Amino acid sequence: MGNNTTERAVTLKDLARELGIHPSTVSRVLHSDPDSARGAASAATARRIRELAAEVGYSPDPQATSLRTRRTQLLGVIVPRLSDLVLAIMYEGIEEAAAAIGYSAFVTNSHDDVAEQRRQVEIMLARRVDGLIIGDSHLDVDVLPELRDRAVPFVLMNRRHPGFPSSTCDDTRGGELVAEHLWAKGHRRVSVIAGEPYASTAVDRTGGFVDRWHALGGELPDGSIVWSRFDTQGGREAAEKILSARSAPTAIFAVNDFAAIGAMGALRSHGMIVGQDCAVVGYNDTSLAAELPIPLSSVRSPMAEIGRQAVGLLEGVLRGEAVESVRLEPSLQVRESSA
Amino acid sequence: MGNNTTERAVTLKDLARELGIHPSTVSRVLHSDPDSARGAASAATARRIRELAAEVGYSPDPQATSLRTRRTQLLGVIVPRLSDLVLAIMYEGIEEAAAAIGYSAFVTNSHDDVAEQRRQVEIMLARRVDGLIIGDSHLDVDVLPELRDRAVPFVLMNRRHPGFPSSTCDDTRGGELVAEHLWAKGHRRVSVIAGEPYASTAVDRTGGFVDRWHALGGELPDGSIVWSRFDTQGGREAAEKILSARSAPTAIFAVNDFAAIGAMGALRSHGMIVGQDCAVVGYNDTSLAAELPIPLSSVRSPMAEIGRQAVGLLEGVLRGEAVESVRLEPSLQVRESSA
DNA sequence: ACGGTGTACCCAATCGATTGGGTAAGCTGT
DNA sequence: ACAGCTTACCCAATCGATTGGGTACACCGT
Repeated sequence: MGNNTTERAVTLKDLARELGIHPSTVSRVLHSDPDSARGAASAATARRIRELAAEVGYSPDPQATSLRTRRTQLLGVIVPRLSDLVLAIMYEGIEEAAAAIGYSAFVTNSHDDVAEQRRQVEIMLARRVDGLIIGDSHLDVDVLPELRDRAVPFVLMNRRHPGFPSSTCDDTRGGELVAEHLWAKGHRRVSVIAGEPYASTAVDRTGGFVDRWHALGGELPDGSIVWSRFDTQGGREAAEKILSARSAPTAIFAVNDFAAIGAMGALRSHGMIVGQDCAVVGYNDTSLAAELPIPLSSVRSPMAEIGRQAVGLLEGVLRGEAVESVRLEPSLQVRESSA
Repeated sequence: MGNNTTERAVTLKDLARELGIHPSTVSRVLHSDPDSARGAASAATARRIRELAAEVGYSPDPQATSLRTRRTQLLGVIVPRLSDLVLAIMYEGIEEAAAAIGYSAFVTNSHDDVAEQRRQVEIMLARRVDGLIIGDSHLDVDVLPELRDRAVPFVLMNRRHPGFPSSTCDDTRGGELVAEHLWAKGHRRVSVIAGEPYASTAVDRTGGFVDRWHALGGELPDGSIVWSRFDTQGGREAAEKILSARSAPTAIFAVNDFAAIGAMGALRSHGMIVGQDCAVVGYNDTSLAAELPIPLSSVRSPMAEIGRQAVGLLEGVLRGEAVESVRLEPSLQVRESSA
């Protein structure tokens, strides 16, 4: 009866009225664990309260709760773009871990644009998120020191930045793995499609590769390292540049699977067969890599786990702890493209 | 001075105290457009208020606002998985359109699991979103009628469902385009990797193809249609099934680019050259398609626009209007894989 | 001088939940 | 019989913004 158009949600007061007791009693009971009643009510009353709450499907209004408790249980996530599979998977990890500790996550895309990044941070803060996970940190110019000064709780994800807590893959190690692999396979003339120079992922993967390569006695003449976008088209363009140089390399390391796929396309256009005329190794071991017509060797990074760990770190920061950055171990998956 | 650890945000009351006026006056001024002051204050006072607000960076607490106005300006989005590039791009469209009308969006993954879908809906409603965009609707069992009964404002995206407003691509038309193309190229023995039978996208694309194919005089013996997962691995498995049958087809239509990529892999394993021995056509024209080693023909669907339109529809629903489903036009991009 | 009409504000309730501080009744021990 | 404790509650302020309904004063025309 009286079930009108605008069906309002049940409130604490509704429950209290129904039971003839005070809202505060209801609140206290619902916040205590099922057997104790935190001294708020008799066992019988507590049961009546819980039964009614379950029956009518009471769920507390999070806006009202936030207002009073000054915590929104909201977490802001900023990524370059969610259409980058790598970030999308990390976000799945975030969502899962956040849900597990009673938080909800908000994502937005900054398109790796510094102005947009600032704007998104402000939007998140205006929404009163409890903390931020920043997935688009730039090594050069950055908002991070300012955020710290403003005492905003945040952690970095995927990309690190000196002096700030982050959850990342050990990208330097990843680069080293590739150098060791290609060297062992006998390659001596190699090129790197290095990604964007403002991203620590790109810099570390390339750096790890270069250092290890030199340590093994390898050479990397000028033009061996080509910075590029992370996507397929960027990889293709970079590969074109590499192939138009004097002597083609016998192997290419692309710091991203999608760039690697673009490179494979360019190689084919030049009449070269991937895995035979030129090896290709990617990074992240996305679900695509193993299933490509020519399966792609790739450095596997625990993407979902990076997201989960980011939530764990942020949790620590929110509790006021001093947290240590997490750096997860990569592993190399060798496939036909470099076998 | 007194800038302590927990830097509380500026409130209306703070502004009012600073200016020696009443909070309600400040509220009214800040809600009127810059020249009128809605009769709430003198031009001079209004200016003082606005200047102070700008100076201290006042931003209203959205939780408090929601509590009072009973609208959260929050929008829930449920997708099968954000790591599906197609959904990720639609979400980018949603985010953009939502921001433009002052809404923030929440996404979660249901993994196309019906129980999980219900759970996510409840979580969204518990968060008091103003409306839902559902991107994982199943043709068979579904929560939709129940949501309607509960008067929850929602619209569908990507997948349609009879009787509910949706923003989709005209998938039937997309299937037809492929049938026409393959028929014109002289193919007579074709197979379809049809996707998941509970998704309208899969059903419509396949249906459009089949009907048009028959209309053109083509035949589709048993086993020509293989239902599958939407991802690369699903496509590979489906293609294996197709290729192990009596006679291999001369063309394969996969209702998803990733499934098409998997199929290309399977073809290569069987020693067939894509585009020569067997044509392949995908769907969605994701950024990868054009850049693959063998560029993939694909039906282009306006993914971001589908997301934007979904927000537009939902806006209508929230205003209580009767909205019409949107069905956007696809177009075929022919490339080497079927040329 | 007086009714009328603005103008420029202020007051207080309200949204829903939380929480520090009561209090009355009943029981226990001595 | 009474101090002291426990049990089982209730009261009211509070978080920050919004909004229907005042009120006090100035000015205008007649």
